[in-house]
Order: sequence, then structure tokens, then C-alpha cells
Amino acid sequence: MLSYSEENHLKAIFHLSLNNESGVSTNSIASKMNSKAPSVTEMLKKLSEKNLVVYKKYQGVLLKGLGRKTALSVIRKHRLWEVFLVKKLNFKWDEVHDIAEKLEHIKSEKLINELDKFLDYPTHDPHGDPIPNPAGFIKYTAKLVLSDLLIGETGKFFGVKDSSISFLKYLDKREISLGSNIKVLHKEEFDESIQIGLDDTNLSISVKSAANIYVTKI
Amino acid sequence: MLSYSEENHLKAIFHLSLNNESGVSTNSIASKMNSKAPSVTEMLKKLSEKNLVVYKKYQGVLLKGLGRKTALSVIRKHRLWEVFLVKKLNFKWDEVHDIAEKLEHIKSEKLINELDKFLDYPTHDPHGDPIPNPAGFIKYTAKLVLSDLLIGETGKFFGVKDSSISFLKYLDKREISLGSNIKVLHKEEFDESIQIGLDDTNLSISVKSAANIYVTKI
DNA sequence: TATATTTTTTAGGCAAGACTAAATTAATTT
DNA sequence: AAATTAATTTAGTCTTGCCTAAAAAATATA
Ligand SMILES: [Mn+2]
Ligand SMILES: [Mn+2]
Ligand SMILES: [Mn+2]
Ligand SMILES: [Mn+2]
Repeated sequence: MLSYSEENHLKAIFHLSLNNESGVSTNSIASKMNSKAPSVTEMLKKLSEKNLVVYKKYQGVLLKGLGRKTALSVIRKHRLWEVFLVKKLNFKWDEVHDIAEKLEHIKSEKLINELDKFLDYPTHDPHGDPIPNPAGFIKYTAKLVLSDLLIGETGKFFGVKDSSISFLKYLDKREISLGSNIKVLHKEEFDESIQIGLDDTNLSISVKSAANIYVTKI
Repeated sequence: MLSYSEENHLKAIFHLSLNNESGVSTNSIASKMNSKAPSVTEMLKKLSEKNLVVYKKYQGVLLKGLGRKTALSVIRKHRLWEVFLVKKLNFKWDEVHDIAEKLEHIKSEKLINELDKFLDYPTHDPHGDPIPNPAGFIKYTAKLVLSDLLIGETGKFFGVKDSSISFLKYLDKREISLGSNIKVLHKEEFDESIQIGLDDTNLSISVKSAANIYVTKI
């Protein structure tokens, strides 16, 4: 049975390896986990010992079969609990992450599969991230970002890249919510701000914001 | 913020103090927690330092205001989660305890109060134990046990004293479930077994079983 | 009441998971 | 190709939570 810390390290490695197929660095893990490099090194040795990762000194780390499967199982739990909190317990999408960080470590096949059923097999969490299936298969959507759209194009908002509380609250305030159709009306040359049309209202957002809004072109 | 172990010790002290108002012994805590006396002694010092318990060497321990409140809050979470598992996720009453042992330590006022609301403010857990309210008030029912009833009397089954998996499964097999009306038909002198009537069926159970079935006389 | 037994505490140790400071290796610059 | 800088690992330490064995205190018994 893996410890919370072991599971969290596997999860961090999984997320980081999506942008870095060649090997995840010690420092990047430490920074993602708000810990320090020596703590990570020690953990990598242990995970390697347990055959969950491939790790060679100074070379970075990658997940092996069971390590990857474990990471995906933790992510599955995390996201299903987030759905539960939002759909059943009236949480806002900016309130669920920290609680899901704890819930994701409760190990019970029956618990998570019954929860999945109870929620009617959701495919995405409240931030638009896909939920791995019980076998650890995860279905990604091609990641286009609002700032990639050209003037005149419209995208459907399906997820956030940055899911920090401040960004989520910012989107709430502007009533930009998952599923909205967003049309790019104009791009300001001066400050790169983007004019968008949302239902019947128009508003202006920064490139930085636009770069954190995943859309599918429609 | 208290650790899981601190919360578990407070909970153990609370449960033991119900039968022992003068002070809970180190050994009784160790035995309830499947740990050893020196571990308990150490924890009692810490809890005492934090002003959660009254502890004097060799004299046993009792909860103080905040210690008691914390214990009740953990018990509230435990029992609400058990209700959730049975009522919403199709768990049997013998399958919920271990998972609730983990869930009870997740600290979020909003989480537990929304869960309470979602479950429609249940008053008892799946084993018939009362759920403390948010303020830590707990409503006990006078505890009469089936073996206390005289021949001819009928009791309504409202809880189990022993909630071990084996006893719960035993009751399931015999279809003795919470809410049933149980009539004492006969007490066998030879082996002290008790004949009971349940709906339209009669069956025989041991005194030991009968002594673990809480009833209210009707 | 003195002795034996039981209970509890103290002493000392171990493992997990974190840290800082120092050493080592790798990568980048001059 | 050195020299400098950056990244990583090693060494050593700390805290929490557990343990066993030994000592001390309380309780029971003769
Ligand atoms: Mn999250
Ligand atoms: Mn986590
Ligand atoms: Mn329970
Ligand atoms: Mn517990």
C-alpha cells in the first residue's frame, strides 16, 4: 500500500511528464509539490526501488507501468470527487481542489466505482479535465486556447489551463463558464487585449487570460 | 490543526469515557487503538500540553472542552459518511466502517455541513448510533438490550452494540434488520438460547447475540 | 503489612518524510 | 577548454508516531 506522499509524487511526475517526455527533473517535481529537491531525490530512490519509476541519478525520472497506473487512479479519484463536490454538495469550482487532494488518497475500489456510478459516469471534472476510466485510460481533447483563435472565429469553452482560485473567480465574475461559446471580435494591438462576444454581451480580456481558456473551434 | 493520530486518540478516549466517567486508562486506549501503552502515554502528554485533555500520571485521562468537541466532530463526520456510503453508494452496513475511518479526518466545515444537508439531516448512522449535531450535541436513546426483555415482550431493533463485521453479517443472514419488531417467544433453560418472532417467522438466537441487539420496548 | 502482580511510565530506538548545508555532477559561458 | 553557474545528490538533522525493554508506581494478595 502506497503512502500519500508516494502517491502525490507519482501524480506530480505524471502531470510533468506530459510536457517533458524525455524525463522529469527533480527540481520541477519539488517546485510542483512545494517541497525541496533533496526530499524528491529520496522519494525517487524509493519509488525506483519499488519499480514504479525509471530513475537514474542526474537523468530525470519517468513512470513505469504500475507507477503510471497508480498516478491515473489517483487522478481519477481526484476528479470524480471534484465532480461530486460541485454537482451534489453545492461547491463552486474554485473550492474543490484542496478537499479532493485529501479524498483522492482513500483507497477502495468499490468506493470509487460506486461514486462513478452515482455521478452517472462523468467524463470531465469541473475544470474541464478528463476523468480516466477504471482501467487508467484517459481521453484528451486537442488543446486549442482562446488566444489561438483568429478574429471572427468562435470557440466553445471546455476547460481551463490555469485552475488557480483567482483565475476561476475571475471567470465567474465575468460569467465566462464551461460550455459558453466565445467569439473573438477584435484584438487590440496596443495591449494585446482581446474583445470577445459571449451570448449577447461583449467584453475585453487580457491575452494572459485568453491563453488559459481551452476551446474547441466551432 | 490536529493530526489523524491525535484525532483518533481523542475519539477513543471519548468512547471509553462513556463507560468510565472517572478516567480512562492508558491500557484501555492502547487496546482500543491496537497500539501499545507507551505510544498512548506519549500521546496523552501531547494532548495534555495542547489542553485537550486532563491527564495526570497514573491517574487516567479525561477530555476537556475542546478535546470533547473535537472528538464529537470526528464522530459526526464518521457517522455521516457511513450514512452516505449506505444510502447513496450501495454499501452494506458491514462494509462502511474502515472507509469512514479515513473520511472522518477530512477537515472542512462546508463539506460536512453540505453532506449533512444532502443526506437530509440523518439522526442515526447505519448501525443505529446517533449523529452529533454541528454543535457537538448528541442525543442518546436509553439502552435496553434484547436479552433484557421478558417472555412475551416485543422490542423494536434500533441499533447494535457490537458492530463487528461478523455480527452484522450474521444479522443480515437471519434478516434481522434495523427497525424490525422482535418478540421474545421463549427462553431455553438449557443453553439460554432465545426464541424470537420476527414478522411471520420464528428463529432461535444465542444470549450473546441478544445481548448485542439494542431495542426499545413497544 | 509485606510481598507479588499489574499497570503505567521512562529510556532508548527505528522508520517515514521532511529540511539545510555541503559536495558532486552537469550544463553553460567565456 | 577552462571556468563559472546551475542542478542534483549526499550528509546530517529534526519531528511524528510508533515500538521493545526496563524501571517505577499502584494495586492486589497472602
Ligand atoms: Mn483539482
Ligand atoms: Mn494529493
Ligand atoms: Mn463506524
Ligand atoms: Mn479514525
